[in-house]
Amino acid sequence: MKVSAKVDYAIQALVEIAHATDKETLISAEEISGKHAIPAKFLEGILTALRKAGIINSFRGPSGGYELAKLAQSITVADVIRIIDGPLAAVRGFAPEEIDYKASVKHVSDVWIATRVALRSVLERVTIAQLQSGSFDSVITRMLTEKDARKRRRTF
Amino acid sequence: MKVSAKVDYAIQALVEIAHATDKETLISAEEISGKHAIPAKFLEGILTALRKAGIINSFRGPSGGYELAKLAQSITVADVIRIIDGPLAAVRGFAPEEIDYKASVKHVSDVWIATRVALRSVLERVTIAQLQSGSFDSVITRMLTEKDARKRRRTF
DNA sequence: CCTATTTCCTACTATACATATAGGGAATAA
DNA sequence: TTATTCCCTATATGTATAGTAGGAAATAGG
Repeated sequence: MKVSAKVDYAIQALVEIAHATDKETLISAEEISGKHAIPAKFLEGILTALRKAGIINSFRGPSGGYELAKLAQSITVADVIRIIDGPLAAVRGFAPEEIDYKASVKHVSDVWIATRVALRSVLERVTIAQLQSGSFDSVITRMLTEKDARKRRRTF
Repeated sequence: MKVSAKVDYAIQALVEIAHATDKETLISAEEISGKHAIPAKFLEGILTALRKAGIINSFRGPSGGYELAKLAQSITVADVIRIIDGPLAAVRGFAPEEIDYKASVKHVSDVWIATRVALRSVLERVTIAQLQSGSFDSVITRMLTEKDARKRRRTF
């Protein structure tokens, strides 16, 4: 269950683009790349994917750059993951309900279904606008203030 | 955010071993492998990891095989994932709180923290015993009966 | 028109990880 | 003694991840 570098970079880039769009300016890939230590050419590829998906606009030439194509509050983290990495949750490359378990282990699918529900409940709820401001809704806030939310578990 | 074949196989194997242990018998790797279409030698490696972690016992020779080393209700899906694949949630290979985001995107870490909380809330709660019986607690049951729990979203 | 800037496009590489497979050694029950 | 079963090391193969390289196309400003 890991978040790829690509997705993490895409989210950071979008938050940065959102800031620029608020100021009614464009921001270049190079500026984002330099500011957040993201490999320049790697970032280019990510931004191309986001543009093709229609969530940012791009303009070439001097004073060119990127802007959001939609409102920051209408872009969720789940949208970005699906654009960049595909489905939120996959088991052996399949959707949870596509796997046919034998009778004796048939309930195993339920834990993967529940996992997907849990992921959606966070990732479809958090928007780029919330990541800009840091003001999340009550569901997320409650999660973040849970006792060990910011502590690692032992690795076994 | 994907569940590896290894983890899925490990969970199935454990549920099957739990059934055998209930009947006070051992079950061989070959029997599990055959019944659930898991590559035999691949499964062996998985079972070795589970044994080294102390959640199953093994016995060699004819009538040898595996049994649970702990109660099925004390083994969680999170335990198995951590044994087989490492940490539940990693961002670019790091724990969420290990990444230092620049000021303008500092809240990004919160969405990964919340994601980890969400994953824990399912994976540390579901046990092998529950996967055997299919009787989950109210939290999981509620998730499984949510409107679109078993439906895929469009892939964007 | 010229130039510098910036996105756009195609291709390539390097490494790690996931998913296995092969072959035989060690223990053990009958 | 033999068949069975786990145990251990090594190898293979494909895919995904993360990144690089080079240049073409658009465009703003002088």
